[in-house]
Amino acid sequence: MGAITLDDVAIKAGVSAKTVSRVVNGERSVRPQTRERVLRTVEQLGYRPNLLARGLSGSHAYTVGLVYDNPNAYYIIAMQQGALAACDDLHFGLQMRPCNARAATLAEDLRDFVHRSRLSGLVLTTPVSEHMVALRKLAAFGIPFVRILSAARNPDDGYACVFVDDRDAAYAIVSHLLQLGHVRIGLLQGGKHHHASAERRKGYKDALQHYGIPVRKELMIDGDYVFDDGFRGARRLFDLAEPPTAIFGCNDEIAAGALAAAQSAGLHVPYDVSIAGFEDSPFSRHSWPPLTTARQRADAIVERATRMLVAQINGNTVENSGFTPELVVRGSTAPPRPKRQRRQRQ
Amino acid sequence: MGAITLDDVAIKAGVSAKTVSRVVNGERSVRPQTRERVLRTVEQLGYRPNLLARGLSGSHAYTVGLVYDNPNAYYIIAMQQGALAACDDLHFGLQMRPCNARAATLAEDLRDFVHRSRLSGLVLTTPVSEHMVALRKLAAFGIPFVRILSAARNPDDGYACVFVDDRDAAYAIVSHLLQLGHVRIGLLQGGKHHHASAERRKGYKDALQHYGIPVRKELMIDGDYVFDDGFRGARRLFDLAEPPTAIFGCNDEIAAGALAAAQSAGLHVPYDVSIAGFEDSPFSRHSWPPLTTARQRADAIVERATRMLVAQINGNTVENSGFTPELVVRGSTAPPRPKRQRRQRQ
DNA sequence: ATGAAAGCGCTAACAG
DNA sequence: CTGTTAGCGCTTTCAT
Repeated sequence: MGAITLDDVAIKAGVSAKTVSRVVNGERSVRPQTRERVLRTVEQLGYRPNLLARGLSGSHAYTVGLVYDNPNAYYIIAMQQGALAACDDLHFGLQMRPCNARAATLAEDLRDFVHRSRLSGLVLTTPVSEHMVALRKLAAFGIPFVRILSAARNPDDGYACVFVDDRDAAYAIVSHLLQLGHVRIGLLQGGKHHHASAERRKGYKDALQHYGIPVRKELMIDGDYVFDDGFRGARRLFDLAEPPTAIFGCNDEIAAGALAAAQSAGLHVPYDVSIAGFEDSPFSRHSWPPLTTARQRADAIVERATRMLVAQINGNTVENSGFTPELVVRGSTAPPRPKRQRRQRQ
Repeated sequence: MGAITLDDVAIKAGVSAKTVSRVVNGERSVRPQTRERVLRTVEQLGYRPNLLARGLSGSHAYTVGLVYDNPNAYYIIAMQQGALAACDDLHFGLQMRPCNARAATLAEDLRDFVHRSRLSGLVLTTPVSEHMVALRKLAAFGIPFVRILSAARNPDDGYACVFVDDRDAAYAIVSHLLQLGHVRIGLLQGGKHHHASAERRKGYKDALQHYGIPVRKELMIDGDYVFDDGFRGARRLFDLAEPPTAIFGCNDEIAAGALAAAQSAGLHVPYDVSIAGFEDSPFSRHSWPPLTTARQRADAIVERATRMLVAQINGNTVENSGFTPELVVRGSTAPPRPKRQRRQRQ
């Protein structure tokens, strides 16, 4: 009925419980012969360690928490997969934790979360990872964490992180549009409280400047990382006296909204207007035409962060490391049409 | 540093640990006056019960597992949200568990999962929930579970479930197309090992028969619940000597593929061809035109299943109950064009 | 209505 | 290299 315990194995193998514990946890100090015998007994009995007991007894529960405040389902799943890949490999458990990054008690909430389950540490994703006040408190609480954040270079602020160069990736996307011959390029921005938004805007501006194109305010539309804002923002761009010939949506959901807006306005993508996204979510592949975008390996990023966290928990120091999303060119971007040929809006 | 324990509260409040335990767990047998004092101390100290200790000590860990084998990210997130809503409300924990429904050791894997964390029970989603052999084993292991499955009526097989009437919903979708005047309606099917696939096909056939339209083999295309199969399947339909004027994709991802295929073939949706999906995933809202679909409240369904499970764990018997996804009409479906007017394929 | 004692299954800290 | 002794923080069981 109940599960097999350490003692069951110990008795059957004729050793102490502690020895079984040592073998199961891969400690070195066990004679190969003994280890062999224990392992066989474990196999034979189908013993599986009880995670609760281990966690309660030990100094931590061999489980990490993945903290997020993000409306994007794909992103969450991708992160979960990456974290799971690392956790499965390292024999750690995983707890997913949606939270409110703007709550005044953020750090205290997270501390309670950690204490309740004796979590070993936290992987913090944006925008939680950008909340410096909370980070300082967590550090003061003695809770290990690794951040994932948007930055062009290693922040080197004493807190471990994996940094993603959104700026460079945005630069690459806009450069791609410029190289195709676009000059008027609209920018549909995402929420201001994500640091990534500023980085992506910076990449956009840098690219324009590098090509000697003036940055125009009317081509930069505010919004959030959602479809509807992409739709509305694109319509505003189309309504300009001189509309852009290309649009950079700051994530794929925004770009999908822009694509829908174009189609609803009778514009043909990419012939009448080019559209690029950011993220490489399934959205970008499942539209027609498929979206040019920047491949952001959320799973790989989170997997690395999780491995860093575990290393840190095990007392190993780890260097921060960076990712740069890579440009993926698909059908939604093409050279602009010469003006006189452009089809009239309906 | 460390968290506050039951004993801390007990000492401060001048009662025994057991009394604090009783108060925290909402047991009746405590004098209101005592309860009040304990509650105040809990508040004051910011005490949060340690879930590991509770789980280890008690007969189960007040945590349920949500088991899935499903490639669809939106679906998983929706389910997770529903389960979380129930768990938060009932003060239960949640463990997400991807698994391989075709593994020979499925039941044993799940048993190990339950034992390792002393889970209180499992919510099983399709297709795991349809694996009768595994279900019988789980029952024999004494593991409580609630299934979510596709069925037109209560299976009443002794195992608790929430059943979703895919057949009726598919019937409603195809009826909608028929009422618009469509006669040749293509069906893009999903994977055969999902019982829902058979149900949806049945709904399709029933609707046609009810309207006296013969069921044609060449209009029914096999595939899986993925974009690419929707794309390919739709192209095969368009290539028929007499292509359908409407297509029912068995989920939104398939329908999105069909939509892309139509657009890539220069067909205008819905004027040249109507397309309907199933699921009401964000896909269906984020395409252009947005997709007619059947709203399947995965979150609500899983929330109900989770509540049923907890009730069952607490020793209360619960009736099985059903959901029927409801038709959502959007821009992707319209009456067929009279034949002579239909635009030539490019 | 409340408390005392005895674990849950494991690991930490110390022996040997 | 291996074993012993104490707990981890809570709930169970049985008293009172």
